[in-house]
Amino acid sequence: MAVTTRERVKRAAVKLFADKGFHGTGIRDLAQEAKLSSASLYHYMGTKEELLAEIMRDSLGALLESAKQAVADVTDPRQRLSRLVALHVTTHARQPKETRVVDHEIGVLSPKARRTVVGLRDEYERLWSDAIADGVREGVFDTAEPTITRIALLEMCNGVARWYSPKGTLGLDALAGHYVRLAMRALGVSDGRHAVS
Amino acid sequence: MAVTTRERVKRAAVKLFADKGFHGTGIRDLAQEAKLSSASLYHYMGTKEELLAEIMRDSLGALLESAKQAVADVTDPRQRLSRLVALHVTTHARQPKETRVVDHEIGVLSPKARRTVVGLRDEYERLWSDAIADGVREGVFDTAEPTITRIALLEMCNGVARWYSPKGTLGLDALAGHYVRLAMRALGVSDGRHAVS
Amino acid sequence: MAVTTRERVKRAAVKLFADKGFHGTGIRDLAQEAKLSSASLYHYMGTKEELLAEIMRDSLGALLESAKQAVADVTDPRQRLSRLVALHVTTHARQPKETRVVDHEIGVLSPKARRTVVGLRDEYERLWSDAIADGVREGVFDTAEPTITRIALLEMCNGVARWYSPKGTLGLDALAGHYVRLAMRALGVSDGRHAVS
Amino acid sequence: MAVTTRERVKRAAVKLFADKGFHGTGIRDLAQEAKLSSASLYHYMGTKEELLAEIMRDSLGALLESAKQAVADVTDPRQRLSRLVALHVTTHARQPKETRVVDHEIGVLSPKARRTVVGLRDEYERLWSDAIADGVREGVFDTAEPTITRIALLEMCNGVARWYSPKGTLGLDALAGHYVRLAMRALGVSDGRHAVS
DNA sequence: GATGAATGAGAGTTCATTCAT
DNA sequence: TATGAATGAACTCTCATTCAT
Repeated sequence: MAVTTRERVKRAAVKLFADKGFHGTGIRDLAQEAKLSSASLYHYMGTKEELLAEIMRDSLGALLESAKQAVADVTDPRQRLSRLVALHVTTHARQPKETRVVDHEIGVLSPKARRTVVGLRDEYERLWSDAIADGVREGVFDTAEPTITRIALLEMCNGVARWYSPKGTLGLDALAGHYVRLAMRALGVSDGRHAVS
Repeated sequence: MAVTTRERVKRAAVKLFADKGFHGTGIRDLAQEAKLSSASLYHYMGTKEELLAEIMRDSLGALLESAKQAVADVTDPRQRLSRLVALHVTTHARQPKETRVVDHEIGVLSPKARRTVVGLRDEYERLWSDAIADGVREGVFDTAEPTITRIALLEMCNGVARWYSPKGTLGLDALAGHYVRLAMRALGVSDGRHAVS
Repeated sequence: MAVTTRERVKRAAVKLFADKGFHGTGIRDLAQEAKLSSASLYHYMGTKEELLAEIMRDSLGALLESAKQAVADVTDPRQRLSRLVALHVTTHARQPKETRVVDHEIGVLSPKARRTVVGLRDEYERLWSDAIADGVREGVFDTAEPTITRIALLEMCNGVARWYSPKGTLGLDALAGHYVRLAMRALGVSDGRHAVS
Repeated sequence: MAVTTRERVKRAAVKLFADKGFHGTGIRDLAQEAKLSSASLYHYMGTKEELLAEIMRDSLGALLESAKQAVADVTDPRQRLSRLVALHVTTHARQPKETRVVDHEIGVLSPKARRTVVGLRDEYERLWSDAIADGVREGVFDTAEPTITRIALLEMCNGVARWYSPKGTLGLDALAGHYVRLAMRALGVSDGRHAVS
């Protein structure tokens, strides 16, 4: 199935924004990577910043949808958080460039675009907050600072995008399993009491 | 005690590089922040990139020295790692801008400068690796993937620089304590068996 | 009666060239105004500059023809000049955009196209010159500098295209009458001695 | 006396804006004319549009001041208008480029800058309106449409900037005298009753 | 007849850096 | 020590125009 030029432009942008940063990436770099002239780029995008915003919305939006589905109808907070961790980690491992862009370049966006992206991020993080809060209320999680713990776990998982390589010995499942275990332990859950599925 | 102009330039750079990124910060921004003309800046720095490299070396170098001292003569791996976590967290909480620059802008450096900075970082992370490895060998830590665990914990702690505010209710000690507990749990150490000092 | 696409393009050009100037008008502006894609435009025009030249030739050519007819077989120089003034003023009032383009954008044309347009303009102005010269010779006009006077009167009349609105209280006939009177007076003709028809 | 670089930039702009129009003049043209690199231009100006606005304000402002002085303490409306015409004509003859820029490029300005320039122009034209209105009231001027007459006379005089050359046979005084006579006649004043001084 | 795609050239503007004073 | 002046290179983005479909 053919890839549209528009898609090629986006992928080029994701790659370069992730590797060199938004401000470190020039329009000509983008054009070269997408195999287009710099003038032609503008048939497929608005401004460079709009392109960035779109990439972020796409990436975060997709993660949010997957996360919602992953926790729908799951009642056990341990299972809910485990699934969120697993999804987060595998997403960051599979799409490290997209996620790095989302994590690093929010500050570049105009106030308006930023609001949208931050809105998506907040909605996503609320799934984590809810799972943790429910777990604490039900007594299956043990943490004195649920908010900080959530942030700490999120940052811990974000890191995957910066180092994981599919060429290494560790498969995606093993990777996700490891992070789930770390998270559960951090919340005071004994090993073996938090199967994902 | 007077602050040298040179120091003022560095602080300006740290602030702006942290807030807007290296590529997002112009020489004129720097000059304005340091209350100098852009030409005068060059009396106190080499190129913009050299300034960045220096900031990174300073920051990482100081952290490395502190870390070495913190673990010198400490034999218990739990105590060593706890101290490393506490130091890391408090450093990131106290100097969020410096640490953010170190964490985000390594890719900007020229190969030569990068080598130095990466060298420092590796030396620092080795303190963590050693503590974890020792703990595993001695049976006080439980983790199937020591390397990944180290990275995960480091990333978790790095995050502090992105959100901690001294104006909040949480003091530095409590903050550090919380992260130490998360780390110990992640390594399978039961609460209460890892006092820092 | 249907308007050809070609005519629509010209009208769009006249409007935009008059309002924003030739250089201030982009091909895309033109396309939007003519409700065509910018590529389609080129089915109905040569280059942008050729379009401008054509507009000018059309407008000036029509004025020249009307002027020739208006003074044909009229012997009294006062009547001839009066008719020229009236025609000039009503034309500028009715087609302010065309005339503004002609008056403002001559400098944009290539030498070749300019020569043609300037030729038309010269031929037109010669009708004025002749009428004034004849009037002076016959002693019905009084002016020490016929050439300057001609230019002054022409400029005076050109201005109509910049301010006249048909929505105001002044009708076209009254407008023309007023300018005829100004011109006649400037040439030393007493009021009432210069009926147009 | 040396001419400042800033002044050189302005003169270059006046020349090119007058000859090729604002949109027809590139920053690189400007730089070449001012014998500067295009980057250096920006030490002496804000944006290209701000440069235009400044030129217009300077030119119109100077004309307005001169005009105010010219009519101060003059009671006879004929004399006042004669002086205004003479000043206007000599100014347009001496500084044809400045005045052409003012007359042609107002539409290019941003709303804010336009407001200022139009304000100056209105204030200037009011001097004409007042003189004409006073003359009509006192019975020394005869015109059915004072407003239109004013506009017509202004446009007539503006034209001078488009054709007058100091190299021709006509001196400035004779030029001004001729236009004053045309204006007076247009207002129904018999020759010889309107000495300028 | 109509247009999406494409582009080299150029637009205005800012970049990091140097240097004479 | 301090800076105004200067610039080549680069920036993001738009230009008028062509062409395959």
